[in-house]
Amino acid sequence: MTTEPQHLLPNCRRVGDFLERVGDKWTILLLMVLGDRRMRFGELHRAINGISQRMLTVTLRNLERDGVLIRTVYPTIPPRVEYELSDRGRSLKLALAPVGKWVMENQPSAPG
Amino acid sequence: MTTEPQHLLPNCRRVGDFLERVGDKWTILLLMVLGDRRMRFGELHRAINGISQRMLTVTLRNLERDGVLIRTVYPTIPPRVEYELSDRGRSLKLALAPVGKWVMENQPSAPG
DNA sequence: CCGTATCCAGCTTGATACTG
DNA sequence: CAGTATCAAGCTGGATACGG
Repeated sequence: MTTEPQHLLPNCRRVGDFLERVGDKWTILLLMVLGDRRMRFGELHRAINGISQRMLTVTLRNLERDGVLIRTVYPTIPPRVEYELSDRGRSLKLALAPVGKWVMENQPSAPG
Repeated sequence: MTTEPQHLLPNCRRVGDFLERVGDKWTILLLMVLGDRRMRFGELHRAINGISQRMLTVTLRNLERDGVLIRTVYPTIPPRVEYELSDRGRSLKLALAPVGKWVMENQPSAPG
């Protein structure tokens, strides 16, 4: 056996890849803002200051693909689309809590 | 007032920024490989297949700056440099464990 | 042995304009 | 209202060469 269990590598990749997605510019903020109620696209757009429509769409689609949130389209005119956390999304927020706590306790706040 | 508590934003940024660093291509892998013993630069370089010297240096320096690992230089010839997790680094690994578990249970493995 | 310096390709993000 | 299309700028990571 080497010092490096080979089976750990793909697992680390999976975790790293996911953290990379969740660590992008908007995902954490979006998860926090979404909270525990359904929200519409425009509502999220206003709540997350500075995000472009494009990046909001991309971020939402990524989270939907990961099964973290549920997208519901109402075929009305004008259209209405609502987003909410899935059970999986809620368990993700729970899993992220210790990391958030660690960051608050161990990382300095940004300068300025 | 908006629906968005203003004080949450900087905190989300701190967490998001940190996750972005820790979610880069090599950090998680490095944390796993480093484990609980001191390792030399070349040893890490061999253990993490495919990383360049440059990226190993950059990743190590970032973790050092975050207080996650300790770098010890022995001014011998040839030089010897050892890296080890700090207490803070060990607490980080503990905090990351639930996220790792979540990923294993909720994210499909990469295709191929 | 343990790095640093330089250069470059590709990816990520944002601005802007447009649409059912 | 809730997006999509297009384009440009900046950043990230990797290859390569060199240094104490």
